[in-house]
Amino acid sequence: MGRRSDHTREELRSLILEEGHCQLSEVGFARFSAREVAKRIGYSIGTIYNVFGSYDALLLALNGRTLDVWLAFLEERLARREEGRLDAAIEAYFDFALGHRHAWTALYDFRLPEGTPPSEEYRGKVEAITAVIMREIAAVLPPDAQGEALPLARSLLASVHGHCFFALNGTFAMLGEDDPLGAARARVADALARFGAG
Amino acid sequence: MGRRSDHTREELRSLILEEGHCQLSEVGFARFSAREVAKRIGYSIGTIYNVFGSYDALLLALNGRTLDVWLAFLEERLARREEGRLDAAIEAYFDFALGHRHAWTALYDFRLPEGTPPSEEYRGKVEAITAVIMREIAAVLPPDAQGEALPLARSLLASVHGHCFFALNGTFAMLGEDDPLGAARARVADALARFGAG
DNA sequence: GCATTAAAATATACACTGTTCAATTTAAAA
DNA sequence: TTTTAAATTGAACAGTGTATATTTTAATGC
Repeated sequence: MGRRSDHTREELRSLILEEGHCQLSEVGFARFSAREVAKRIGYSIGTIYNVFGSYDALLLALNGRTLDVWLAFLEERLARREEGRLDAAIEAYFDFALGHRHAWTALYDFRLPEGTPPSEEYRGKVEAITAVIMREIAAVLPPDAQGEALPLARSLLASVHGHCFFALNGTFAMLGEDDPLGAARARVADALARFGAG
Repeated sequence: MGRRSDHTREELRSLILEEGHCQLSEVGFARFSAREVAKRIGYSIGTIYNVFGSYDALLLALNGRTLDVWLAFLEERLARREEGRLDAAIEAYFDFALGHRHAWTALYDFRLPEGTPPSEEYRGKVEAITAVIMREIAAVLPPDAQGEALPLARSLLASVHGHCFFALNGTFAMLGEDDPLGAARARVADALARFGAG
């Protein structure tokens, strides 16, 4: 056919992202199929290429959507919370990853071809999540250590990520660790102690 | 043909693992192909299935090989080293990952189907690497904190892993962190400080 | 030395994948 | 109403992992 009036370009984009996200969340990155997404929304594979240009672009968009949901989840958990905000953020990190295993894992399973930097938009979403953590760290850091907030946020994000990743991929289970969240919290506390915070 | 006398079963296993490792190191997990490995060693795809049984089993074996090389690399770096052994181990972690990007990344990109635990052999290899870190941590921990050596080893491995992963996948570059190794070292120092070690 | 046996290797088929692109359909513009 | 151009399709292509029937061949038994 051609130029169907069923959906505008934007609607089509949303349709694909919506169904793609369901698909990704259900079967995971390894079994994800763009063809299957096309089939399920009643369009042909070609249409996905018209809208996104490539499989990589589609996956970048899907991962972007996951980051959006993640950020909203994080902010929601922190809203109206007075004490223990950083702890709540760490817990939210784990809860999101556990509650959206496949989508979260896809953030790291999928990589653009080497040398291809992600879009400015994607970068912005990663920075937005980092900014939340940085804000919470700055809030517990003494005035003279405020300059450390950003580097510390990056580093603690990496630490928490490592714990969360090992919790999800089975490494911690293999090694007998049964409280990954507690371990992550302890490491964050250790880092904050260095600056006299906590 | 059939029952060629070119190679014994064991030789064939080694051949496949050797070529498979080259292939994996060159093109990475996403572009790895068992068929291509077969082609390169002059056998058909069926032979790989005869020897390994499945794609998953082949990849588990390849990842096992990577763990072997990694452990050897780690021990080599620590041999004849008197001071700063833990720091050397962290640096070795990074150096191995950077020097064997694709093979190291494949350790985490590849996952068995959900519910399938890795073989006892594979588990043993992961435990062996953990044991090295635990040994080095125990060496700097005061006598009254020796019981913390194993949980701490698991947790610090996760922290260092997170930093190394973010260094390799571009997250740190995105966030402006240009010294991932330094950050990882700082986090390990923070944790040790809690127990009065360092 | 020859026939038998069973293991090993292959080739083929299957159902998928992402990607490309010529052909077609259709809404909007002239 | 004709023209135009954008949207959509579906077939073709080169791959993939997997299964299996078939062939080859080394070892075994006589």
